[in-house]
Amino acid sequence: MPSQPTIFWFRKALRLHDNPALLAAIDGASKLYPVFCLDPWFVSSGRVGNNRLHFLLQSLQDLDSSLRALDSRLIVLRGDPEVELPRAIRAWNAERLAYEIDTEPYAKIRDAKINEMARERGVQVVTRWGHTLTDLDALLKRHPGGKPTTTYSSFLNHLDKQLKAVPLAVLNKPRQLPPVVDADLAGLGASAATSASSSAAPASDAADAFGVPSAAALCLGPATSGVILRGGETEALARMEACLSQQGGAWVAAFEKPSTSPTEIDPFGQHTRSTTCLSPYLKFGCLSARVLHERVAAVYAAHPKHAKPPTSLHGQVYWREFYYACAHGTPNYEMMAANPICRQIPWEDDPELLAAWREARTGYPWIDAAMTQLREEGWIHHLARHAVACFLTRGDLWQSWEKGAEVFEELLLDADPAINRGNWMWLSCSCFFYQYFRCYSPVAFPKKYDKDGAYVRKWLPQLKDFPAKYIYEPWKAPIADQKKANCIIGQDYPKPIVNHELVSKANMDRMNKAYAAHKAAGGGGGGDEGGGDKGDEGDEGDEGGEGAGGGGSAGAGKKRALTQQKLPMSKKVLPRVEP
DNA sequence: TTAACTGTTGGAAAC
DNA sequence: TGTTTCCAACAGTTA
Repeated sequence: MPSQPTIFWFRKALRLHDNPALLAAIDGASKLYPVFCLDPWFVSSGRVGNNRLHFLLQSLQDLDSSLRALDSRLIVLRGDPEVELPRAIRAWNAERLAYEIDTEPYAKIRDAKINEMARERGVQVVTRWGHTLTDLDALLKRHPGGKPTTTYSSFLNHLDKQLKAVPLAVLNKPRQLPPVVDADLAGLGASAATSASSSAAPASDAADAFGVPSAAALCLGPATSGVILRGGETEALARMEACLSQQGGAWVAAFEKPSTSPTEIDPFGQHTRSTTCLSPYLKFGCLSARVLHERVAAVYAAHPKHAKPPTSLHGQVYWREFYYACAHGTPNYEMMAANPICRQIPWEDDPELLAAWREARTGYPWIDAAMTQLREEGWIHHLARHAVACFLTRGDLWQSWEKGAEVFEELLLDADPAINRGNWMWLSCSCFFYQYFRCYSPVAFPKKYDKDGAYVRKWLPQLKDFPAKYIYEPWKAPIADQKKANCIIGQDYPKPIVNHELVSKANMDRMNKAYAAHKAAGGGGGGDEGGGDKGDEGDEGDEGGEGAGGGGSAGAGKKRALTQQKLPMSKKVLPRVEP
């Protein structure tokens, strides 16, 4: 193979281990330029919250260090890839561009444009799969009609066949890379650096113009104090090892997702960990999902009585693959309208209710505590995600799952559209799961895990002295108890914005009607009638401000609660619409 | 074609 | 403290 100047474009896969695209780039490269584009679409759009941007910068720092240990370095280009990559190609006379395939909707459009740009310049584009266990195109070809399935068990059959045909093969990290020298950077000139998205960036010397910027240089606010997950491949591998070695592997072997606790006080701790907390590392590709799968398989081999999918740790990796395949093969997956797998449900659009949910002032301590942890730490347990998602959508507030998904995508460290949107559809009974009569209670559910409310007391300190009896429904506490706890409901903590017992029943009626309408319309595709005529074009692997409830919202909340309560209650009085 | 089966993680009551 | 049963009844897959 001829030796060619090659650009390797890091996007996800912020790692050296098990990186097929990187190894393909190195193979046959006379020079190798490892670049990362700080794309303003992500960085200065408000789409990505502070905590995740900090996590990204930490991951880039770690990657840069690892590359420097191999005589290379990371070259950070600040700007739109469609501008920066052609500039770099010209400056370096690059003949090849290599990157890992990314199936997110934005990435697909971006990469199609980049591929076209490269074609026009005669630059060879080299791509590899690596973010998922499998080549998703090949996996989808094994599905009947090439269409994604929406059931996990059926998906596992297809995945099993694909893995038998193409067994997982984890790759070693490169031993050496062609060096990057200062002259290479000089060739890029100052133009790229001055196109930095942040005009307020402090002056930096020439050597640093392509370095990983500090948070200050990007005008990022500080990470919220509670954030203790540090980004990067090094940390990812250390955390994975810590999980694997816990109890000599017995912990991994016995792991069953539904029995982990959403009210863990120290979820990131070494010995109290209820889940792996590896999801942010998988999201950015600091950790290879295939390596995680292989290492867990080795533990299973030594523990014959290990857990099985869907609840096992392997099961979690397969859920990730499931959502990725579904997202990759479904048009408009990330939205309701024109999404063929998504039930069309007439959600209401009430900014007040959405804001109360987002800002942790629903008056339900379990919900508000979880939303506070989400904002503070950028992570909440999978079951806490279920609870707040159900509450926002079909359970209580009847707001669109898309609105909730946007909030998660801003705040979660592990925000991943395929998984996040899939789980939102699941919880809102829009796809994958349809038993809408099973509804999370914001009172009963947390009691199963945390009878005394330690989790609520941590995240909502104004409730810390409340009696355990009322910790999940403080409005029921006698005023004497409220005074004793120094927390008057309606002043120091909001009254509930809705009556769960009433609205959840009313909402089941609404779901019943929406499902009946779906059936009457022919059952199959969503989006055939409603809304968007425009249309083409998409989170858990847990393993994916205002903080607590200010006052002043009680009045509006009460008014809202009354209007909600006027909805028809009993499905018995509502005739079912049969086809 | 129809019917049975299955579905990662509900709640409340009964034991 | 933990397991079983009912509640009222969904859709996608499979036999």
